[in-house]
Amino acid sequence: MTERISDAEHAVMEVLWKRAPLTATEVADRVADEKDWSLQTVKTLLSRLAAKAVVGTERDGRRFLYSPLVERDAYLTGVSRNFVDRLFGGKVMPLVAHLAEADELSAEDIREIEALLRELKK
Amino acid sequence: MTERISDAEHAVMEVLWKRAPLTATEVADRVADEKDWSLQTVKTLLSRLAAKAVVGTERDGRRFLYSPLVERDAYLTGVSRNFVDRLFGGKVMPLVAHLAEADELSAEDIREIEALLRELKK
DNA sequence: TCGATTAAACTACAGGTGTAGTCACTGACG
DNA sequence: CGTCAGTGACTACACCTGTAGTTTAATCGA
Repeated sequence: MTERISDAEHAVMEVLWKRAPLTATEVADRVADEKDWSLQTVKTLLSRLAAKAVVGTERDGRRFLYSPLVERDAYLTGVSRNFVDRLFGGKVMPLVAHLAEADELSAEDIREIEALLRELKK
Repeated sequence: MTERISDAEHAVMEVLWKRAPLTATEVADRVADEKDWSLQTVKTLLSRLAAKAVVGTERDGRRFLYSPLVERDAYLTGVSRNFVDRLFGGKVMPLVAHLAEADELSAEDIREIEALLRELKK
């Protein structure tokens, strides 16, 4: 029962997944590359994530250090699963077929995926 | 700029994509297989979809007949694109890799996808 | 020691979402 | 003709989200 992470929260998580622990200010600085948010906004998002126990806090003097409690991999698996379930009846093939048909797959993409699948069969 | 369709709205759309036009009551009946919603809830969702011009209405005496104005395919392409962009940096390979690693792909799935890719290269 | 800085905590607020309830109208039925 | 069942319109309402502003408490530098 993974807690729901909103889009804005996700941007914060990406930062923490890259490097942790970080203070709120550090997170805000790094998030600033992507999003034009105020420090307060980032702090609010961190609090919400902490409330949901998606990030953990550790006191460091008068500040907090934030770290992810959920692994990126586990999170991605959860949302991917959910996505494929809801939109493609749980089957990955229709998703790939769909992207292919919509010309969203380059020849390069196709080669990469084939190589990956060959690996998997070993 | 496809209008945003929420989860609940999506369930209604699936019904209409399967068969249309339908009256609100017919939609509610079919949705009931999946979701335990009251007729009013379904009507609200239909109204919201109509307000967003995602479904069209056609008067039929004192009722409306609802039909999708957005094609399922176009919608799926949009959300898939968005999903892959946000979570996998726009590359499909990492998504497939991820599902594979998480053991979400059966040998059968892999065979199917390979066959599909072979087709695509022709 | 005292003011300036900085951090977290608390508060705000509009728009979207899930999930209905209620109202008013209209056509059908007895 | 009066009543009722079905229909769309309008209203409700709590919770989530995006995006902060304000308050308070601690700390650091002069």
